[in-house]
Amino acid sequence: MHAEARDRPSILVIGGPTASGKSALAADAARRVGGVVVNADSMQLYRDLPILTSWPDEDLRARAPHRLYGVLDGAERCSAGRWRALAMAESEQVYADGALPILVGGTGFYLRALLEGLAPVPAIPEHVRERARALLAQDGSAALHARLARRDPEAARRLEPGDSQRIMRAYEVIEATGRSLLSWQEERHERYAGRAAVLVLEPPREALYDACNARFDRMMAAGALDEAARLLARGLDPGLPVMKAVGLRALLDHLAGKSPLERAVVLGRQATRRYAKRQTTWFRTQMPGQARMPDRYHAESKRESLALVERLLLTGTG
RNA sequence: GCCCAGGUAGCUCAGUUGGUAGAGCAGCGGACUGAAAAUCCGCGUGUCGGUGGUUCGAUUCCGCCCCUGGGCA
Repeated sequence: MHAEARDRPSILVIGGPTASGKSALAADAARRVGGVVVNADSMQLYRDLPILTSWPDEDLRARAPHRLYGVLDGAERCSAGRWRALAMAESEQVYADGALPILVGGTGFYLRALLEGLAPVPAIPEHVRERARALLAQDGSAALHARLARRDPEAARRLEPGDSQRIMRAYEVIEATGRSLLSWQEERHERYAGRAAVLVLEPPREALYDACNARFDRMMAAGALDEAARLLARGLDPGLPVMKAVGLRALLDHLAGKSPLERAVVLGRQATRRYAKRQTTWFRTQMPGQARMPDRYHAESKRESLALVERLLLTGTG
């Protein structure tokens, strides 16, 4: 039985932890089915750290067109909402051109925002965000939590006093809109309108960690330290998202003379492993019910993974 | 060979005036609604080097042995 074309997925989403081989799978799948790879990674959006944020290499880029890599300057701040808008626009254009948008990246939060939508909170004015940041810097997270508790007790109750980032968000929302973030979240989210095929890579832990270590070593060999030094020279606000790239802290500390290079490498590998663990948990618990590939994408699993992708595209399910 | 100081969690160490032990780091698990490569939360059984002895009871006191530093020869 043939599925009608209109029932087939209009996008393919590929998620999974760092070093799971997502980028290679996306490029190969794109070449096979006539797709365009669209970045869904919060760090690969910035142009400052192509090595340290592991952009697809030339070989991968030669296999299919790639979009949304390095489109923002490190001085900018992206957000799930902003990425969603960018990714939707790209996907629509790709689809209109008769190709399949393949969204790939490790930022599960972005992927979920695209698929499930976000609460329709209006954009928060910059001066409100500025003030929240200043309050946090000045008084600390617990104090901001206490302040939030006065304005929005219910939201505060759900947050740990140390959870600075979420506390700030809740505070900004109540300040700017006069309404609790919780109340906004009850509103209807704008879900992805079309049909999406979703595949999550779930490699076994040991193989994943080996790949993480190898990945960081590869970055070092490719000149990650120089790249970090160039970013440092820009003198950007250390609170900017790009300054939080995995492994960057270790390299900057080394450049500042705080630790020997070997130590920086150990810490960089460790940061990569911890990140991969967080992602694994996220994809398992926050994006349930999707097709799973219990392996990295590599030479031995290539055939099986691509077959899985084709099945997904035909039927919409794994 | 002799003297001294140590051997306690994966690592660095604390501690128990005798009642079978706890910090930091590492590691592990989890949360996640616009900074998400972010931000948080939780988790500590380990022959207290081995073996005899004293004791109701020894990781703690005593003897011997082993190991690691340092010193003297």
